[in-house]
Amino acid sequence: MSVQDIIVKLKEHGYKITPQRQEIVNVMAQENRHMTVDDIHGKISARFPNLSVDTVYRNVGVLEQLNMLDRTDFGDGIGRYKLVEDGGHRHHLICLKCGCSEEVDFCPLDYIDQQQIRDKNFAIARHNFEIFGYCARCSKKEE
Amino acid sequence: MSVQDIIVKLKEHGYKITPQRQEIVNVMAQENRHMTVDDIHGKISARFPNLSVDTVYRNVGVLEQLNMLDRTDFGDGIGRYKLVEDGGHRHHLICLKCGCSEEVDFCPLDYIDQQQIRDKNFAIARHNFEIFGYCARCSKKEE
DNA sequence: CTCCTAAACAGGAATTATTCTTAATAAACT
DNA sequence: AGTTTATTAAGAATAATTCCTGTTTAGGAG
Repeated sequence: MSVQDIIVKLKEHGYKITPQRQEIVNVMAQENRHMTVDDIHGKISARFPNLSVDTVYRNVGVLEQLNMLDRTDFGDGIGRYKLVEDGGHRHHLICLKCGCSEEVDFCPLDYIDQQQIRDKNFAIARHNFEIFGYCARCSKKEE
Repeated sequence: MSVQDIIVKLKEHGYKITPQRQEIVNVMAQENRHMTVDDIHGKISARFPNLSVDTVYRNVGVLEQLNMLDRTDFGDGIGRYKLVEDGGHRHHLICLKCGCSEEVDFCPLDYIDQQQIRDKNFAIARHNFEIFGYCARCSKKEE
């Protein structure tokens, strides 16, 4: 999803485009990896010294609600955010060391037996699927 | 995994069996659902008024390390724990309302194209796969 | 262009899950 | 029974996230 598309979608939903919001989207599009709120805030506050963390939280919240951003937990309870890719829903290989992520062209819901879920009368709302490990660069360093 | 098996495995790894540890395992086996530390602590402190939350954290930590317990995040950054089922690794349908969970007989790693991951030189350490939604009972209540 | 209003903001306080510290306790082995 | 070492309780410390309040501003209307 391009920065432009995101801005358009925000406007469509009645959100104002502030410099802070714009910059948060810019940085996330540029970095294109799972970032903590602190990561995002750090990147931006170099240039905008008084961006509040609350603003970052508020904005990732908005982006998440509009399905333009995924929240992931590496297992430590800290939220990590990444803009969704073009074409919607994707899953990722996530490096536990550097936090980089690569798309993987696979969604388990396409393979699971949907019937067994319907049989249980379970109404699916959403799902998580993340594969954690070490990317090529970081595995090298470990050796 | 039965309570007995868990106790044996703890002993094998040199952990002592204290009443607190025993009781935490009992409650989790009995409830058999994703519980927060607060849930667990609440259940037990009725009978053991001075169980500290730290003890609960410490013990779920131990159980997690020995792969006898899964930590899951419903999306709010709060850890939820559940003993793993007999036969090892499983995935779950998790009710966002009541926290109950049902096993689903499917692991995405059995279906994903492993070659594409090897090609990226990515070393898999672990993975998450959870399906969130509303169980039969809770969907009824929503209507 | 100027005015108006709702949304967004900064700053800091409050909240809350989790971890840490320390001294006391107790499991398990000899 | 005595010793060792892990474990515990209690509360303080830490840190992510949310809340509060007063101020600013984006974007539409006149």
